[in-house]
Amino acid sequence: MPKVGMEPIRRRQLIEATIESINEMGFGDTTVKQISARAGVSTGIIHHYFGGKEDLLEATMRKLLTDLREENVNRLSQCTDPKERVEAVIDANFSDRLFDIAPVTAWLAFWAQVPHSKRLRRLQQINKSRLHSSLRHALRQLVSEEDARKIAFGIDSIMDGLWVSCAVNGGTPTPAQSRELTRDYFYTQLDAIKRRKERD
Amino acid sequence: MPKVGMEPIRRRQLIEATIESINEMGFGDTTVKQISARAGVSTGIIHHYFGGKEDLLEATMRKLLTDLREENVNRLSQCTDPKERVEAVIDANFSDRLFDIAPVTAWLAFWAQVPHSKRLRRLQQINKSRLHSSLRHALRQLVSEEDARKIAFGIDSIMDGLWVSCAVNGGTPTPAQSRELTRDYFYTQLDAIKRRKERD
Amino acid sequence: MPKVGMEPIRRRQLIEATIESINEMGFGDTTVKQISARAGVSTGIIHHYFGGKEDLLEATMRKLLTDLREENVNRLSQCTDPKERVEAVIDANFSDRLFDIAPVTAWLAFWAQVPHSKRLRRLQQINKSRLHSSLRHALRQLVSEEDARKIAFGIDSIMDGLWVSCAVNGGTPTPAQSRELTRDYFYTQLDAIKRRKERD
Amino acid sequence: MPKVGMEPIRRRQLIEATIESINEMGFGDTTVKQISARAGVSTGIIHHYFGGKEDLLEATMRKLLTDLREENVNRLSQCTDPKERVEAVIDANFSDRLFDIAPVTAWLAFWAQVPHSKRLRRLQQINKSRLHSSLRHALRQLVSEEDARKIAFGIDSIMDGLWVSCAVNGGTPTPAQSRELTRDYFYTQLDAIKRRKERD
DNA sequence: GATGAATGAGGTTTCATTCAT
DNA sequence: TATGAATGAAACCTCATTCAT
Repeated sequence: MPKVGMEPIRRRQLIEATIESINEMGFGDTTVKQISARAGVSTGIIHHYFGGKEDLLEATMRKLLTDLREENVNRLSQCTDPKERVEAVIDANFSDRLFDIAPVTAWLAFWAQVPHSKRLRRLQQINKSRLHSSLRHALRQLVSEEDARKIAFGIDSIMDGLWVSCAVNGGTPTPAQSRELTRDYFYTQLDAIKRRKERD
Repeated sequence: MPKVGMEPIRRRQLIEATIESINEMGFGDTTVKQISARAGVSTGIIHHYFGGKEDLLEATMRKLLTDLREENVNRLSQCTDPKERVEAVIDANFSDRLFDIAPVTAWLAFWAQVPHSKRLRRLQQINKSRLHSSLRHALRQLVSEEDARKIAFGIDSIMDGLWVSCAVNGGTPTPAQSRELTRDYFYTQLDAIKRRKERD
Repeated sequence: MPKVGMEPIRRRQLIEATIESINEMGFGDTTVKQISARAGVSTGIIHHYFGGKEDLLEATMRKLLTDLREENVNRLSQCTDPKERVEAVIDANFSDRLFDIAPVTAWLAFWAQVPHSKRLRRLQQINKSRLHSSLRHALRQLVSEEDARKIAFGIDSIMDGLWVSCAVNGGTPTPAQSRELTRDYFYTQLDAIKRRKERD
Repeated sequence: MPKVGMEPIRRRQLIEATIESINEMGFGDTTVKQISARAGVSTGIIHHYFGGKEDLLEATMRKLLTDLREENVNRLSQCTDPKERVEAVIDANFSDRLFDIAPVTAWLAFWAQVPHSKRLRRLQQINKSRLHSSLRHALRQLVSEEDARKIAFGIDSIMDGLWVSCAVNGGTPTPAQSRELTRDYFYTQLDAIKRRKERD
């Protein structure tokens, strides 16, 4: 039943179906048939709207990335205090919407493709550099450039590790636990630096 | 030319070829043909020695796991001091041999399969619980049960995150940087706990 | 914006686009999408005006045939002398308009389909019998029935061969060279028959 | 049932099946399935032995070309007289084995692809230049360079035209009629040139 | 023990055609 | 009249697996 203005709707449907499929079936068993059946459309439509499977996968990763970016931007726009801003980034990465088994499992699948796909690598790099930049910018108001870089990298690593854990252990740890562990890292580091400075 | 006693040789060859292929081609493009060509044998040999592709993949993940286990056991056997033992675990996970782009990329690929393969999930869980057990055991001699659990989880998460980074960023950070960041986390946490205790 | 009286315009557009596409893309890559894009209309329009792809292809071959027919009729209407009439047929088949790479390539494509399409075969046969009839009729005034048939067949064969050459060699030989070779065949044959008759 | 040394057998089988399929089904309906069914093998085998459909098609055209070449070489090796050599070429092109509806229909199909395939074009050009060279070489011993070129081109064109006719008209004319018409062209031209020379 | 020819299911993609708008 | 979204059959191709040698 052909209609007009279906493009954005269909694209969203298909991307959602792709995330679901990667989560439930795995990246390797995510076929065009799987995706289209899940979206309730024919296989041909994927090529109509995306050109091919690879383009759909790229669009899917882009969607995950955009969601993450939005979550960060929204939360950052509501605070100016540096500590609050670092917390905002942490909260964004472990928001209930994003830190859910389906998107996180999809993330892990894409990470595993990154070493073998130029396009996915580019997306991943853009994401990484944005995240680091947000963190370093806020941290720079609290500590030295060098320390800011180190803490940003630490926060980032711990968050990546928790995402892996979420996917691999089927939803463990919870968003709250994850936020807590990361925040703890952040404040412990801050404290340690402060004390070190006092000693000098 | 048929030979006797080829089994362990062939199995090792094929597992090595599988890791190479996953690293260079990606998990999805790692076919039986790829692997056998790389090992310089026919495709049929894989079924002869492993029963099928899935069994070879499982054996390959088991190999990665065994290597990691060996590295840990070797280093742990040389020290008794709790702090040294925690450092030993960290050093094992970032040893130059294991924290290399090829095995780490293969690891990431397996992680991405874990949610969809019972057999791989079992291996992963065994590995995780061993690692946690080693860390908690050592930490328990330094801090409370609760803190030990937290720090063990923190160290594990940060290590996972660094492995992801290594695979995704093509070898960044270096083993030394990774060890440093993890050790720093460990000692900062220890310090924070000590000071908290003093305050009480 | 719907218009009235568009039928003949659209039909001509689509037929032209089909010839262009066959010439540039080949028969196999001449898809409904190709054709409609070239004509600047939607794909649906083809079924609206032609019923289907096959009907469009038949109409296209019919167009090529009609052009050839017109060229012949026009030139034949301007002469009554038998030799001139044979030359008129030759000139028609190698007129600059028809003996051009685009229509000739399309012709060759249709020839290749003729053995497998009843409808195209019918068109081809009509064309052939008209051509033979024109030639034999004129030749009959110059030579015996048997010789007329032979020369007509010879002229026809040589013309077909030159059309193949034009398509296959990308426009070689030129119309002038082709006319020359065919005329030469005609007059040489005529001469030979005359001398043979004189000898008897 | 795997065997050794099957390659040449399978390749021949598949090429034969391709020619049959083009003849019976047409180029467009000659699918991998068609061909493999006709050869009594699975579809996969085509990719095993030829890499892909296109390579099989190229190999098929090459086969047609090789057969033609062989026929020419065999006949030419048995005569030295220039006239006999020209006749040998004509006889080769209209031998009962080659001037048969199946290979000729396949030839026509390939001709139609030549304008759109670099690889087929190359094969076609090699074939053409060999044929011309054979003819011109023999003719050069009978007439001037210029006349040799013209007659060679004429013989070639008339032969091409007769091949088209054979495919398009389902086997008409017969090999004998075709040889006769071409030989007649040859000797009539020779005669005409001789008389022209005498007149001067 | 080892090979690689052979299979056939299943993957992605293309395409003529239909139809609501 | 005209569009282009949507379908689904069928095309080419890949690949794990089997098995005669």
